[in-house]
Amino acid sequence: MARSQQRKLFDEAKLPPEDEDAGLYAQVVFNRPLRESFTYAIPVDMVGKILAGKRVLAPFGRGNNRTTGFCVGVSEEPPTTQKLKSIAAVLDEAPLLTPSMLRLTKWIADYYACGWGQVLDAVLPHAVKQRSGTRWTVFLQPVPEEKRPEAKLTAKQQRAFESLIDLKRPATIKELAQSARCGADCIKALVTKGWATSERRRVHSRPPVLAPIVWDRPRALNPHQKAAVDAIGGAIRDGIAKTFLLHGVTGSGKTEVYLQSIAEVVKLGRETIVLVPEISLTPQTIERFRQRFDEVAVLHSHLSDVDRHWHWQRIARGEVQVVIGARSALFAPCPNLGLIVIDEEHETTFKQETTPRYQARDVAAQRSRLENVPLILGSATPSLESWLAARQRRIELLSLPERVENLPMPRVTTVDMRHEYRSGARALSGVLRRAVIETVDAKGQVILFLNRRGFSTTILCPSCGHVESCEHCEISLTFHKKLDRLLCHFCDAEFPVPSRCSSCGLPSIRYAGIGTERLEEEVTALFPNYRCARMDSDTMRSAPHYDKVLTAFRRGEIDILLGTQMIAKGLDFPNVHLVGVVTADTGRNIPDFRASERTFQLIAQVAGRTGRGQTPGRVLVQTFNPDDPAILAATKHDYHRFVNEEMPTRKEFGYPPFDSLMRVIVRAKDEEVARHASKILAARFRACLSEFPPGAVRVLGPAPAPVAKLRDHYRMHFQVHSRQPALRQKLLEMAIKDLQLPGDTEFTADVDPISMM
DNA sequence: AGCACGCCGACT
DNA sequence: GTCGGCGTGCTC
Repeated sequence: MARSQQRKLFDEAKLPPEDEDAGLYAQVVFNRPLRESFTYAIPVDMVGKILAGKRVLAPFGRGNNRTTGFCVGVSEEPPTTQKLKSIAAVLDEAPLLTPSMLRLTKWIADYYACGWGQVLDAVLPHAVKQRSGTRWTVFLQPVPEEKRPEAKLTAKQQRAFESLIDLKRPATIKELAQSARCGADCIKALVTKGWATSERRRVHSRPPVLAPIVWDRPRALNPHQKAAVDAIGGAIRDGIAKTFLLHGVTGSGKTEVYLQSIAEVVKLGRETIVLVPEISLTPQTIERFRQRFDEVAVLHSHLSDVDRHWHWQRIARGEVQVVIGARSALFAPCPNLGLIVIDEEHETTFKQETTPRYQARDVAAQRSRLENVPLILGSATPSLESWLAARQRRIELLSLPERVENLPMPRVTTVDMRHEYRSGARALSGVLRRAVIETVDAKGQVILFLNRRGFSTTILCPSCGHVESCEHCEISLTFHKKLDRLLCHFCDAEFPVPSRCSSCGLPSIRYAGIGTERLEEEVTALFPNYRCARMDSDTMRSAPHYDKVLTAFRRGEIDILLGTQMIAKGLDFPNVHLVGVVTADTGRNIPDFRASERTFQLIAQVAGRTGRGQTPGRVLVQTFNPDDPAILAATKHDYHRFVNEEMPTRKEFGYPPFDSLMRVIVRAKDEEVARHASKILAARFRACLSEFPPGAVRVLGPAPAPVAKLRDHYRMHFQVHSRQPALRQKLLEMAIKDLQLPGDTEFTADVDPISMM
């Protein structure tokens, strides 16, 4: 530290601090997997400028490299530590995080066992950190009359000064020069002569332009909807952190309940965050909100950095009434939050699969508690977690048992493919083929759903049984015909199409398993006169193309829309009279305790895409397991039946929603090293178990992960079950304290995992 | 995580 | 001697 600065610090210390925030020490966290925060001295010239929620640059580590960190607090108490370094620079003019957001991110770091700095870094959009689309601009303000100096102004300068006064707000050099028809020097002279003060501010260079809107009025509610809006409205007005589970079959008008609840929030001058799964973030969904409220900000993944930053700033200033977006929109910087809505709350995309591995539903509940606002969880097929919470009265259940306008539920029939298969290995059964013809001939539209992209999903040798798999992962490769390549859907590696078996060398290779690419080929061959479009992540590389296909489908320019997940959720087309589920069995064989839940939800969601107009809809579900309880319950639209069958199994095996789960994954390039390290780690967890009541926490495993090799790393995993999440947390902390695993291994703890792969 | 330190083997 | 390979331990 320079001597002059030391002296300044000494002089300054005698003076009382000017305001409460003028602490001399800052707590800083970094984007590292560290549990601690670090205390730094604040240089005199930065006292008052360093505030909780701003980013700082600080020397960190043995090399004292300048590292970006987040100030999470300032204090006047000197720290007990001997080592103390000083902050090098402040990076933000204003805090990027409110005290409430700091508390929320701290909770996430503790609950999901990662660094606070990692959470803070993940929660702020890149565009905000980079301040995309903003520039430093100089603003001038006139000096008040009594303080103006002696120095005389020239005629031009006088004119410029008058226009500055007329503006009655800080003005830029450029606009003053324009209005006074003079050069920039003439304006700068106002400052040098002391007639105006200048100030540098960061401003957006170009605000995005929004398309005009057609307004819509609130719709009449049925008694169930009314009861829901009343209950939610009460909690909004009282400002209480209450969670509601809005359980309504597809087409029961959940969105109208959200909209009218949000209207209550808007009346109070507060903001609402609406979370929807990324694939439901369609122009259609967005329009419904924009048609009711003046200020809606939509946070898509396709937003440019400039637009994203601009929206973020507007939200932070409280200028936005409703924020709609996928998972990360939960961290929108709303200054006066009034309500959080999570639509399709059961969707697995609300769980982030990279650090911080948070579940948006649970983080939303935490934000709701911290800010005293209600939370609405909406779904036709609620997650078992939410359902149990409602049953135990931890959250309030609101049911919408009827479809609006009393539309009937679509008729769902299973097609037993065990019988169909004898007539040749085609994607579409005779029943489904006939149904497609009947529907299109009657001027109706068809959706065909298949949850696998590509042409063939298995490339195998009929003589030796070898299945072509990825070099880097233990995953079978998918043949993509248009690309003429084999693709790994886990690591995106590409391989040439083999002319002979890579194991035994025989040239007869079988392409088995049907993907959407092959389905499209079959459909166009079967129905050459029907107009067909495919929607999956291969054909929908760009957002405009996606909108184009959906618009064409809406206009009736497409008869058959086929695709993956993308077409399963949220779409609302009244003319869809038939939905075909090409196979309901994908995912049935994966080793995941939620497999049944996924199957049930998927069929129920896809079925909801039809029967939204006057004609009753029809759904055909092709399956090799027509007696599967989840499939049977879904065909009967019977959520309760599904729950009553699934809950006892979960309870018996100690799975969620009864036990809270943590999955620990150990990775290494060498298979033996991974196996060994996972054993050591699991043993450490078990060694700590004596500290807990017997049976309160259980450790299961280790075993190879279902995807045993991924991106050249062998993977082992084990599970920690507990009725009380706090105990599981404690165990993790104890087990990884002073942990030393072989250098070439890595491990991750996934709290409340959603994928067991 | 990221990075400096240090302790080994292979080289001018 | 010293360059650099990677394990290992710490970060206010």
